[in-house]
Amino acid sequence: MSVRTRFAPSPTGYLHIGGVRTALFNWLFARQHDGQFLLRVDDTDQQRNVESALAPILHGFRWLGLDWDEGPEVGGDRGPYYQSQRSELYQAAVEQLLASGAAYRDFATTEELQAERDAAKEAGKSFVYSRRWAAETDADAQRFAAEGRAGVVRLKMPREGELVINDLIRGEVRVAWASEQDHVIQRADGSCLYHLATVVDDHAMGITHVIRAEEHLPNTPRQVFIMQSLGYELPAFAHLPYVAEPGSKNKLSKRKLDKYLKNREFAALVQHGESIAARMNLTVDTDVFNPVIVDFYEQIGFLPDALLNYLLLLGWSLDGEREEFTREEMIELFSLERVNRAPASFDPQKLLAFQDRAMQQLPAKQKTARCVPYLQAAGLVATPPDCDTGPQLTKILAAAGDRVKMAGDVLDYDDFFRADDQLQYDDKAFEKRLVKPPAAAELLRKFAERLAAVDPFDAATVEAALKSFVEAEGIKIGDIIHALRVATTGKAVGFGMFETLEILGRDRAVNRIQLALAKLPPA
RNA sequence: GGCCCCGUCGUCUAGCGGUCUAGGACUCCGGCCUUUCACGCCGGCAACACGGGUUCGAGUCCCGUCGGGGUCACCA
Repeated sequence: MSVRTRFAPSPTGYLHIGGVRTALFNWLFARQHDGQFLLRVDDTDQQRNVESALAPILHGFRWLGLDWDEGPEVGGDRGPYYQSQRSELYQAAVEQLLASGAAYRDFATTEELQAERDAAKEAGKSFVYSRRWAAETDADAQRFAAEGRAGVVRLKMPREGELVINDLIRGEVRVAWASEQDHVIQRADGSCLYHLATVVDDHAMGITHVIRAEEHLPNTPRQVFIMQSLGYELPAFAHLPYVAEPGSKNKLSKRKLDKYLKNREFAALVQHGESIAARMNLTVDTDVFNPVIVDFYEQIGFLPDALLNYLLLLGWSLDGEREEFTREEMIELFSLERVNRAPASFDPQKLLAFQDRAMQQLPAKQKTARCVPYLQAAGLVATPPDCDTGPQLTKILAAAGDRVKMAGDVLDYDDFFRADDQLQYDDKAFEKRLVKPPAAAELLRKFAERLAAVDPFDAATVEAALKSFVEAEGIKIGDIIHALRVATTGKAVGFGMFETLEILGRDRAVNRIQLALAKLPPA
């Protein structure tokens, strides 16, 4: 039998990083076994705008390259893949459960139930529903209904014995049936609840391995009860630990951004992202522009493979030594047996390290292609790009090397794409390197003259020219190079000065020096 | 509080009774390189929660304690 796994997001409007890891493990497991990975939309609850709330999630999956064999937009022969469109199946299951006595109609009001709960608490005992308002017969049901009561359908859970779950990650988990409640599976309005729906769908869709986050572990007994009552074969279960907050063991949550911002590394990541967004004149929706949400990484130019590689290691390891895996290697080497049982904290720094490494290994051509859209978004490059943009950018990226850690970082080199008279100067650097040193202006003026005669105008020749200039003037290289950098790029930092000048070209370099000198206050 | 899960450096982890004076990675701290920044290189700090067993021998097995977390809906 072919392996079939699924990821069942509810349409929330964003893709959570923890969810992606769960999806990744499901995907890897399915791919490794030449099985199918499906996406199913768990929208049994509310939903208007399911489409718009689902779009970002599907977009995230596509960006990451986690393809699904069946599900929204791709179809499949076990559809529909939206739970809101599968009510008849649930209804049939409810009726079967009712008929076999595994479920009953219950007419208790919320208040009555609460009273029982309170009483149990008062008595220091755990709550066990009396089933007082359970309708054993149709006549009972009619009588209750006549009283104006609304009926729901509850599971008639066993109250003796225990359930043993053989979890692929956790091993044997034993739960006493007595600790379970008679969970509601169908509301008074006829709509069905998640537990019923997920079980019915997993069965109907032929899911063989339920790989999900551990917060579902406590839900498993009731689901197993439904499966058994319906005569379904049980799938294999694998409960993954959840992804925890940076530096804590609490579950990572989208809503606690403010709290995470107090974490230095996390805050640094956010700021880095914000600075990139700002340079693209992008007004960010702080609700989504958040390292807990996958979209964040796409926006600032992360490599999907780097994110995936990091996430893979968050809870799984091959041997404790090897950390880099290509997609193919992940598929080949992944195993549920080696998934850790304890929750793992999300570490922005380590994620960055993976991204950094992946970016360094990215072929120049691809790097260029990934950076172009950022320059376009910032209005620095035309759409489509002029024909000299590509070669120019490739040179810049080669010179920048590993300074460009994510595609959005290319905006650090915006000065190459601005007209000379549009250069923006870092005020502090301008002051420190050009205004303050008494000799700076004169040195720059003299060197500009030398520069105008350099031929060929390449890094090596420019370097030789500067070295001989420095020698002739009897100064240290540091006495002029900083001023030169600020004058030609407007910035205090950047990659190699000689590469910078070569890329700029003679005319622009000289022109920029003149413009900077002109901005200087009269001596 | 009930039920369940978990517990090796700050973080991610290796370790499946002896090869562990506990290994790797990220971070951090020194040093080197150097025109700034980044990279790189060299070196360093840093952990088996605790207590009992079992055993010739325990990070590794068992029990307990403590600690952390998840979950207890007519949410998913």
